[in-house]
Amino acid sequence: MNDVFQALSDPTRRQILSLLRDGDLSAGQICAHFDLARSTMSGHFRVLKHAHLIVPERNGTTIVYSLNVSVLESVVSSVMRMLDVGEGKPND
Amino acid sequence: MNDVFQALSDPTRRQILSLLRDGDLSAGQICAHFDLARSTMSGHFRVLKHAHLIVPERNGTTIVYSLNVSVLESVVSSVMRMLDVGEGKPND
DNA sequence: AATATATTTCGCTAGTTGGCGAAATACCGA
DNA sequence: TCGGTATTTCGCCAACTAGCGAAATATATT
Repeated sequence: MNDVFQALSDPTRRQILSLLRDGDLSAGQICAHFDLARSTMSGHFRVLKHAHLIVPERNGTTIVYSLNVSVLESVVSSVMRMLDVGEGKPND
Repeated sequence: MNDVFQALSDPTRRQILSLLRDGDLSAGQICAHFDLARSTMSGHFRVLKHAHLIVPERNGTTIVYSLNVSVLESVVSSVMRMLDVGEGKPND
């Protein structure tokens, strides 16, 4: 859960997740949305993968990333637990 | 919103928010829950205040912190927007 | 095997962060 | 005004982070 919040603390990474919300994208397609070096973007992918927020899948020479919805759901639970009483799921 | 996610990225700060969920506490009372120097804790308070996640109020010589629920609610909205479709409020 | 394309890994640098103790500030009571 | 308690601010340091370009890796095509 700590790695997840850490991953969410960077605006570029949050924007990557927002892009992925509308459908899977290859690394290159994601890079096209940002004015950053590919190596820099790859670093962001690494952080997001480590937090299990995105999942890679090879498709020939390209790697397609997809959003892992369940981890984001647990973020919502976690913040809701700071707010009021939880809404069921026993995590964090 | 960026400062908010940044503030949430540290486990000590998230724990402070959780403590405050059960009621307001003075800076000293919060410090008592952690094995960190007061100056270090004060730094965490500063980050949380800057993100408007906590609100200070002087009470004589002590400062009582309370949780700002609305900011946490907007975090939930923000993450939900990455997940599915939003649930109304137009923020982020 | 050689080339081309997509992506990641490898130093490197500049800036940020979290930790500390010591000093400064703010308020109260004698 | 002096002392005491609560909290913050001020250097300082070690560790981490985001950025880059160049080199390495992986896969497909010819």
